[in-house]
Amino acid sequence: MNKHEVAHILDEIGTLLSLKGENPFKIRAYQNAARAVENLSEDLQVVVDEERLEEIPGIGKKIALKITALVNTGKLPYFEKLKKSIPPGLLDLLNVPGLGGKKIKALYQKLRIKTKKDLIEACKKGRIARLKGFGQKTQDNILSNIAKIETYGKRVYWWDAEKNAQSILEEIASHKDVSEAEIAGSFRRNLETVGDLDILVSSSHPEKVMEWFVKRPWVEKVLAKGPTKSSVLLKTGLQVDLRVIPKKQFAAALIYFTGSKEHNIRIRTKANILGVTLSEYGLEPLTGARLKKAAQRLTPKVLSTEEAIYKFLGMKFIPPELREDMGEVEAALKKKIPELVEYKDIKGAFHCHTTDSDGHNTLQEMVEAAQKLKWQYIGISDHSKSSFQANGMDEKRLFDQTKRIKKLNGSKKFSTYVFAGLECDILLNGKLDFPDRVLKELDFVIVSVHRSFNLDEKTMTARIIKAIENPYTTMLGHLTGRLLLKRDAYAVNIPKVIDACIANKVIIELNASPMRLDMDWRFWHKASDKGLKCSINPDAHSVAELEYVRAGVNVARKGWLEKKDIFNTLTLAKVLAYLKKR
DNA sequence: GCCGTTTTCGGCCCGACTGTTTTCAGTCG
Repeated sequence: MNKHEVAHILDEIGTLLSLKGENPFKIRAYQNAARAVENLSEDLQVVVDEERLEEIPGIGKKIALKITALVNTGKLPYFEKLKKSIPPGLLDLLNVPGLGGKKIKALYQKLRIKTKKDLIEACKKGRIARLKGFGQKTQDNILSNIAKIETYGKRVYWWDAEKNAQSILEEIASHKDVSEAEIAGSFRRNLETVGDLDILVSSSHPEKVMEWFVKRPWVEKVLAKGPTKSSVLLKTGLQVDLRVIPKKQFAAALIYFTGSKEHNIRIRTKANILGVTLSEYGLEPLTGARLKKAAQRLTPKVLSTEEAIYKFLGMKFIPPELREDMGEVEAALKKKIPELVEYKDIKGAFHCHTTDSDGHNTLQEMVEAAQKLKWQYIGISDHSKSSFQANGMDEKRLFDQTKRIKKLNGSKKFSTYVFAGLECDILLNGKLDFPDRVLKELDFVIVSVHRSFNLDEKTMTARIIKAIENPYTTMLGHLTGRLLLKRDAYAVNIPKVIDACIANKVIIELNASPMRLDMDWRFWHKASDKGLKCSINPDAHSVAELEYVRAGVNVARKGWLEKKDIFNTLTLAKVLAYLKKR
């Protein structure tokens, strides 16, 4: 059993325990362990074999035993027994806002409610309102919340949210009663998808700002309106929450609402050790305990900026995109926060399509657009013949394109240099779509899986590694094939693929298409430490999509990557030299 | 169930909001 499956089961154990009304800390222990496993950058099997599970923070003796059983036998009697004791429909009830483990347990025990359908019926008959601990309002809310999650409650791509975000923020920031405005939440953390936009402003006239906000023309529906917090729904379906905060608490609130929740928990724990407590309102001495030294240093200045708050806690400033409790707090305490890559570091990009396969713009148009972006180079890589669906090129069309590219470079028409490449299909058996004698004529070769997604993990991993071992492979394209919000990653052992790429000097692409962002940011930190190089590739099918590189940079930052880790921050001369040696 | 600058027991982030009940439990972010 692989780590995703193990993490999923641990998480489900936590959920099932919550439906039993178990100790909340025990529930959290399972959820923490699930996260720890999911975020593991090594092969779980290896960690199990070497009996190193308990070295992972959040995994103790008991959970280590359970993980070992799952990895080695694929079974866990404890889990099976737990699952049998709870009707499957109850899990779904947790998705209803307002219902948690305790309430669901009560509904099941007193009214035998097992599914959402049972619940709706009971509400309509007024049976919920009569239950102790529930009431008329709870019953009404359950019904309206069920309707709400079915209509909205979807996540959107970060890229799409951004289209709304920047203009809304600018409009709010320009209001005369607003002194500071920032977007917080998962959007600020550059998460690949976001559920809503959290906007924070500081103002001395909160009511005025709120009145004005809910009447903006882009507001479709006002979900809630209060003196300091309002929620609205945009015409695009995106929910926007606006919070008005007093100026002196703005920085603490910004940290709090930026999250992540796990990051907040971690820094609050650190604050407690110093004898203070951190909340969205700032830092206060811990009550009850003897006033510690650190608490005596608390002054208004400590709260003036995020930097100052982190500094008080003994940490370097943590960029928002790193705030996921994936080692950033420890790094900040050691003052070892990386200098994250920026868009201005990008010198060019690979993996661009043209009308020669399934792109919407011609070779000339793509190069012209790259020149406008001041890129020193662009790598053209259209599809190979097996990708019929994408109008993949046969040998003849490929050579024709290569010839045209050489001619274009020779003409000096554009200041942007063009590399002639290919996005070559990885066939079912791991061989590439063209023989070596064809591939060796190209400047670079990206290898990608475009079909036969349903292999088991072992077969898929071996297939991809075989393609990586081809001497003409330069880069591995969209490693897992995932389409965010649409299609899951296929089964593949990512740590093994990473190791194979390092061993064969193959670069892994960070596919910057906002729908892919693959390989996932969670793997990059450890992989780059081991020596893996990343290329931020737009996978552009039109001139407009060259902009996707920005989305890739955002996620590369989230993966702790620095300029030195990114292939396409190299100058043209260095890239030429690298590809020559290939 | 995990963990240890309060170290093998007794904590575990913190506060707002809601709805119920009349002092608080449950849920949420």
